Amino acid sequence: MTMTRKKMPAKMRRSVTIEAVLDIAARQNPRDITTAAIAQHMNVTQGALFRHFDNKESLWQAVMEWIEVNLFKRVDQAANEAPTPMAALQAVYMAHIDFVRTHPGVPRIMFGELQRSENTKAKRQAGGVLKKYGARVTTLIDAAREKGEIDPAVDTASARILFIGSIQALVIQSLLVAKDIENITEKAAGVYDIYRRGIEVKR
Amino acid sequence: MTMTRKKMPAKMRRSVTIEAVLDIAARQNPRDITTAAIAQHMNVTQGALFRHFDNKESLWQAVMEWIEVNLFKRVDQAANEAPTPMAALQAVYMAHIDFVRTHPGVPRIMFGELQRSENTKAKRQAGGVLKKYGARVTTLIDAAREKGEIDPAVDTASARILFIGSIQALVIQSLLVAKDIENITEKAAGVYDIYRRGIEVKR
DNA sequence: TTAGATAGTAATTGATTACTATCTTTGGAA
DNA sequence: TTCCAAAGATAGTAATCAATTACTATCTAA
Repeated sequence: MTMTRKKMPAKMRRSVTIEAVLDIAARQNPRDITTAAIAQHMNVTQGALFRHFDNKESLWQAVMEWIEVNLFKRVDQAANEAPTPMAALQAVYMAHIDFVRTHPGVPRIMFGELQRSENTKAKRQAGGVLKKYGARVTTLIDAAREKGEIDPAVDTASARILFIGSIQALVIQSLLVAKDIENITEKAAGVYDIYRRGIEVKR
Repeated sequence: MTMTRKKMPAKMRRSVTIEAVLDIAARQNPRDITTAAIAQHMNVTQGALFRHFDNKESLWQAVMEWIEVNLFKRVDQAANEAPTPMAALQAVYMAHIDFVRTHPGVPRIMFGELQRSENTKAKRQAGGVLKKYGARVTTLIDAAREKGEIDPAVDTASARILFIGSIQALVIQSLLVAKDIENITEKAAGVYDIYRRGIEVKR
């Protein structure tokens, strides 16, 4: 039984709040998550949240930071452990899919932020994460190309865009069929297979 | 010069309203569009909207209907004019991209609806459009497979998922770099090229 | 010509939301 | 054990939004 103490040190409360947001975002449109809903989810009154965050926007910034740190932790580890660039690319893909499976709210939050019209810091952070991610992918693609693993005819930018799209494809599928998020890993293999065939040098 | 009459027949006003929503959605998060903003955009007071729609939800339903009708009009025509299933697949892809380019609000509306937690009719409509679209793609893939244009090793479901994802990939890219929506057609060709390489039979 | 129908206006309402001011409790250091 | 700063509770406020209402302008058909 997890002991949910009534009072918590500020640092712990902040991370619990971020987890609450991620948790709720798995089932609800991130933009519709109210401070009241977050507070209720963690057994605290709504006003208490503002002891730890200046405002809602700064809470979203904290969430985006969490995403950036934890996504790249997983993804970079996967890339580093792979023997070849091509293997790294696939490892990154599967690590990302697994990250999304365990944190279904993350892609919804990312996409929701990118949709926003207001140029908030959280939105810029989301864009920054995606660009940084794209740079990682580009590096791997270029390395694989030099090793002769990728067909020279393949455009790097297109390959990068489709890589991200192939992840997003599975996310959309899981939005359509709710419980597909659990089976996302199996589907991912099939989808990545097509992607790999699309970029690799013909044998 | 478009004559914006003060009084309009109800039918015209309804379609003008839908256009206004599509227009605003190109620049703003669909869920954040207020009835006041819609009304202002079409030079009418906020209350006037409710002369033509029971409520905001029914306006969204009308928008979804517009999307369904107009998307499939373009897509089906493209498919029918193509000589082979494989050519049809590419034609559908390019038609879809062109539809998105001329109506940038559409993908935002679609995925905004799919993100919603409330099981509204508009959300079900969005899911219906995507499923119907997927069925079209599946039919073409199966036909291409029978003609020996697609590698038998390729999983149909995966190919369908990635097809939709490859479109979504370009949409995300345009969210990231705002004015990329204009160049989406050029990028589309490169992305589709990889997709085609991924599914077609090796020569 | 005029009466009914249709479309639009202006003002208001109740609900919801992020945020805040003030009071209360708790837990750990001295 | 005592004390006090940090964490939370309580009870608000101002702003925003969809929706409604009473009223007016305009079109159309008999």
